[in-house]
Amino acid sequence: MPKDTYFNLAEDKRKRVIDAAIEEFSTHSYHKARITAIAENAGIAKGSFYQYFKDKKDLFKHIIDLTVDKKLEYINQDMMKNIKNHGFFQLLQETYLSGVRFAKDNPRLLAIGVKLTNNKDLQREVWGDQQDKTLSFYKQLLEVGITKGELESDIDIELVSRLLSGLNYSLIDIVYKDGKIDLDGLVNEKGIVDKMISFIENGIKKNNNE
Amino acid sequence: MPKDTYFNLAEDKRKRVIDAAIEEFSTHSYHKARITAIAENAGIAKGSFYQYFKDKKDLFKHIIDLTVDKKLEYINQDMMKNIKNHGFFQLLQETYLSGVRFAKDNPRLLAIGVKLTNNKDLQREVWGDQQDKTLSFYKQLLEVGITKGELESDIDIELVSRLLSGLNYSLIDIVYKDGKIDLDGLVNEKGIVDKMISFIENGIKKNNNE
Amino acid sequence: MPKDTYFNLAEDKRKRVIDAAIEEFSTHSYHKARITAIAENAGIAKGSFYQYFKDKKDLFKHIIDLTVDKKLEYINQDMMKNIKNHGFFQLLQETYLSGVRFAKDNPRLLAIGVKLTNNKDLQREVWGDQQDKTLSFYKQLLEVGITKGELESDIDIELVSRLLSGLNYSLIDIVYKDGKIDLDGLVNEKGIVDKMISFIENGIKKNNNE
Amino acid sequence: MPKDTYFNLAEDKRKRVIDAAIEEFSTHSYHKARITAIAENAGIAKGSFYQYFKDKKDLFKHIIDLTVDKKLEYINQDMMKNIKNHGFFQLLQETYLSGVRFAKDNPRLLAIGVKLTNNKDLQREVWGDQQDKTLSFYKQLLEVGITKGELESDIDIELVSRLLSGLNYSLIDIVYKDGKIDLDGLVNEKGIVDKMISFIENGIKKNNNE
DNA sequence: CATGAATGAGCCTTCATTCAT
DNA sequence: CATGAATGAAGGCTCATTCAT
Repeated sequence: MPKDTYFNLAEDKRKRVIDAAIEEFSTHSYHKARITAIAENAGIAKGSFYQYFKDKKDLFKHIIDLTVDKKLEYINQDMMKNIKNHGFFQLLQETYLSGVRFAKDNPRLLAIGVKLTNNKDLQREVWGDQQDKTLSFYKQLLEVGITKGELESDIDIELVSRLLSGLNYSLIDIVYKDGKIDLDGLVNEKGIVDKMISFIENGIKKNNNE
Repeated sequence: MPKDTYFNLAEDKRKRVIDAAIEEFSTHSYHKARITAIAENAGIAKGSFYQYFKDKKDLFKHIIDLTVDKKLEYINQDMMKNIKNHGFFQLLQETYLSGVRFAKDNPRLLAIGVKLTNNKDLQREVWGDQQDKTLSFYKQLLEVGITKGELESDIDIELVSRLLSGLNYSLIDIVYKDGKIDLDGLVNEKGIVDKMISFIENGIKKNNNE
Repeated sequence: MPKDTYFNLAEDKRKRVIDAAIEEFSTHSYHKARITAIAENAGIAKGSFYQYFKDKKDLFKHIIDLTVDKKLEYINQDMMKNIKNHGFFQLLQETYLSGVRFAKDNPRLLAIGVKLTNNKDLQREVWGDQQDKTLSFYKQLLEVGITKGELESDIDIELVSRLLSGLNYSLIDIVYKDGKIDLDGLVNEKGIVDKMISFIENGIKKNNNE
Repeated sequence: MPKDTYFNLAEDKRKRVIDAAIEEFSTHSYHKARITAIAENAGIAKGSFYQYFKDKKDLFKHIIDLTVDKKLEYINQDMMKNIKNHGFFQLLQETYLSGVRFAKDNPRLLAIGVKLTNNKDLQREVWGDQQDKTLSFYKQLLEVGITKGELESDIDIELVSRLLSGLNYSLIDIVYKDGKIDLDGLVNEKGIVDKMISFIENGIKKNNNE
């Protein structure tokens, strides 16, 4: 949690600090990221940095918080608040699409998130149980889907929720590479998402009855 | 490539070095891994380390090579050499199962591999184009499956190959956490793999015809 | 080029750093010179050193720059700017004398300069083409001398310029040894320089016409 | 002084060691020269090196001894043994020419000698009073020359002997650069030496009586 | 005598953090 | 609240020399 001095800062300066931090953390691992560089790029004194944040981790956590906030903005809140009024695959599609939109608009935040994924220790310190929340969300979706008769009733919710979460990662990975759009041979994001949904709906086995 | 001195080393000492290295690299990122710690844990002088390896990267590459060799031992070579004689889902199941077995037996090597995934620069230096090879493998599997009429002919091979690769990662991630078995609520590996194969075959949508 | 922090340093501290550096570089080759020793003798932390200079070479270049500046102070600028108004041997004498005065006042800088002479690679990095400038200076002097009829017109300018430059080194070498005055059996600098000039003017062959 | 084991070595192996040492010392400063490299290039074990020589310095001194021996081979012994039967300038020319011939035939030994010149501490340890011997030689030459009436009787022998020695260095420096012949614009060695002798005989002042 | 593995002191450099002004 | 100089722990790496076989 940043210090009070940070929140009392002029909007402009606070933005410069955040911008510099995002730039540094998105291009370097947590440990290789240098607060010296951040201070320089933000145009503040190195000492000032420690007036705003307790230490490097304090800043990083703050950046992650901002990232989570930003991510939430991309989720269709109306839809999510009324899960029961929508079909399972519609909700899943919207979930995936919101992730793609976020990634497209915030490539640097995406890069930071991906890096965090690869550092379990840090993730535990910073995220706590965020991952569990994500899984819970998918589980909830699945349960409703089953209840409404949209999904096979004998699926393993624990497993499938993890697969859906994993597929979301894959999707992001496919659509964006190193912060750059990468749609070689893939029509467009919407098309990809649709195909993924279809994959999840029906699998890939040839249905001989057709 | 380690120096000759390394290969001339007594079996016992070489093992200690490798063990210490695997321990260090599996618990620290490449950059945070300390050769000082490796030397200490292996019971050799720091200077000796540099008689065996050119530098830190030389050792790391060697560990990766060992990992790749180990991984190959888990793949059913007979089956893979006669792809056309087996069904697509059978091959996929075997592929996934071999990964699970490797992970179960070599949790530390798995951890190193996962870390490498998160460091694209290092990966490029060490792996070259191994990732592409993996994708090519899945593509080949898919093509044969379509030809043989096992799979829907209109699937997007490029996309699905990436999904299958991603699901493999998810699988490993589900079964093992931080090098520790994690089968809470999940019957067993075989069961999980079977369920995943089923997921990929048929999807999760309720088939009302049944 | 030292960093800004260096130039912002208190006069006193900057002097201590430079003094320690000159002491170290004048008594050790560039590669044997230890920045650890310099930091210790300057009474600063090793880390502080790197706040002032990028690296060892940065410091060394700075010392060389200071040496060049100091050397220039000893040259009679009025005389050199009006080469044509003075006799060749008068100019040569002044050139040699300025070198002697510099060496006498700055024996440690002299030692550094001599060491640099022996490390061609370093010299190239630090000096660029300074050596050529020195030769050009002597050549210019010789050409003017010939034009004015003071010198034999058939001398090999290329060769003689190198000899004059070499004699200058010899002179410095004679007058100062390891930073200590060494006038054993030699009256005084002025006397030596006069004798050298005479040597260059007339040679040492007995003139039987006299 | 090398150990007895060294002198008992097979001619061939001893030669390989010396060759490797000369190669290393001629291309690196004494401190940067690596005995590891010497052992490798000589095709001997590093441990063997220490069976032949006490340490690095022991080897270096030996190389210098060999260099001095080699240098002596180039001096016209007959002429030097009968100094009194030859003219001063004839002897000086021969002295200089022998130096040029040595340099031409042994560029690597020359390089080692030049490096040694730049390391006074090492020079003292290795050469002891060799430099004094050189100066004594020139002094003797000068004294005989004066006695025989060839030279001006009022020259400062101490000074001139050093100048003649210095000019010899200049000559070598002019003729050979970095172990490579460098006669740009200079007719040939003999021509240069003749011009230098002329320079020493008559100086460069225009003689108006001519 | 040959061998080559083992050693460890020591070097340069980096960087998060502190602290006096 | 701003500043930026000061700090020092720590890391990777080099190499002459020793020593057991």
